[in-house]
Amino acid sequence: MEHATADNSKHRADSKAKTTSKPPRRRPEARPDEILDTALDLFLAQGFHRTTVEQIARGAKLSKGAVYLYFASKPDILLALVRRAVGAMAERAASHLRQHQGDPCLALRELFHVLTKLAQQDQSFAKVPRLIIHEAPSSPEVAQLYRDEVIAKVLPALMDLLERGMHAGHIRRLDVDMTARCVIGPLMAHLLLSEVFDLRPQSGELELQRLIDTQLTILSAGLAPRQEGDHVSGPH
Amino acid sequence: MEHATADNSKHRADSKAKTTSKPPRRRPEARPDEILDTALDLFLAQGFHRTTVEQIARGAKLSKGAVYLYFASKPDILLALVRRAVGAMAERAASHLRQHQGDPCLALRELFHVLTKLAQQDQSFAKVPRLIIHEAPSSPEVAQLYRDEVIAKVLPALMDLLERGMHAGHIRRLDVDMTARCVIGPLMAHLLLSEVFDLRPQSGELELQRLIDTQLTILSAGLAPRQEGDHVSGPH
DNA sequence: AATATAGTACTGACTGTTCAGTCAGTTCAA
DNA sequence: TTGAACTGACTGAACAGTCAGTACTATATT
Repeated sequence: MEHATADNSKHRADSKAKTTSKPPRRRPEARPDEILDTALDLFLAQGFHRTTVEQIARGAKLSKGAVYLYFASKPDILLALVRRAVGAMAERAASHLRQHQGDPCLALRELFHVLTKLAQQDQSFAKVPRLIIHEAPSSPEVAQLYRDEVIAKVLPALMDLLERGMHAGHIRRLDVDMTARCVIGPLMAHLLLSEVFDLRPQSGELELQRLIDTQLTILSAGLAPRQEGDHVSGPH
Repeated sequence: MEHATADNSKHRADSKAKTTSKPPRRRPEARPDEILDTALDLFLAQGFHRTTVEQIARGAKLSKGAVYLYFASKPDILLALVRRAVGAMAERAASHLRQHQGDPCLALRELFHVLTKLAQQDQSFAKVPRLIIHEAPSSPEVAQLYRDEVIAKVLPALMDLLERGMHAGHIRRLDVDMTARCVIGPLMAHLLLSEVFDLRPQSGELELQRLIDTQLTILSAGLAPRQEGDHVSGPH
């Protein structure tokens, strides 16, 4: 967010800065990010539809017209926002899953661990999933972007991991597609319940950590190769 | 959707229907449901924001003004829609969970079974969760309504079921709050992935059935009281 | 050093459109 | 002849997107 800036105002800059207390010129290259940062907060607070371009402009200390120098339309801002946050992250998660050898549960534990760390450190990193879950359902473009940039990369990697785990006998044979959905389901549901329906678990702190622990406990045992008389379910 | 109707057109009704082939008068009592049915389909096809009251009126063979004889505002239509579909159903599911004795996994299996049956039979029953997942995230009122009418009834019942199951030794002791989220998570995620992100599992048919089978298999083993060397996870 | 020229960054009043909601008036059965 | 059901043209407000014009800086010219 903070670029290292080459001061291109030459020798005149400091002389003037001393005499008049003129504030240093704002750097135009930073404008797009400033607009996006403001928009992210507004979209989260009020939703995309209830946020006007005028508000975004004011938040970024600009006039409405200036916003259109950097973005073609209001939906374009939303898309740029998702694009900025999403690309590299998904690639990293997918390759992490893909490279892992051995018990899939361990790979999942590591991945979850990294993600929660990131969410705690970087404020704006945690905001993006919230934005997506709020806007994707009513905005096909956002949904498609997120699907193509994130889910289409991570989900196959996860399924591949599970498939290999089944093949190597680390976990029991099950419908891979559905197992993947069972693995990520609780995280999604947690997000949905917390964000959309404002239903947080009773004891406040460490929600995410506790969810992940519980889920991993269930999965470790639930996915373990069958040992004795576990009643398994055929269709019907 | 079809009300049993007391025919209040008295004795003249049939005589007229015989002589003139005048189409039977449309019953005004049916108007609200007709409007809601039309609105449901339009909201699902285009989303709430992109649907105009004019379109709803036309679909229900009415003028725009007439819609406002039955509903106070456009958001009011959305709320009435959710309210109509949601009330009784949640109550039934919750009491089913509450009354069950014995292994919670069996209760879940029965519940899932009933729900899939219903979803297959009644078209409009299946539409409502889709509507809610699309509109709740951008409409606080819908989210609140759904939370109060459905989640606030079902989730505690589920947690209670799990609590009793843990107490009786049918399932292992875990964080009840989070276990509940792990139980319903896969269903929610499935809905989100299918509906919002348009990601359906590769082999088309019986998705829901296969998801539920997989999830129940994982849960049966995953929630079973620990038997031997299952590596359990403490925090960190 | 003073003045012209070019060009970028930005402003904010304005336009056009969309649409929720209204209401004076119409239709028609009873 | 009453009144419930309904019509559809209209109003007002909100807002995305535009554009003629301003401000300010950097470089070129005299």
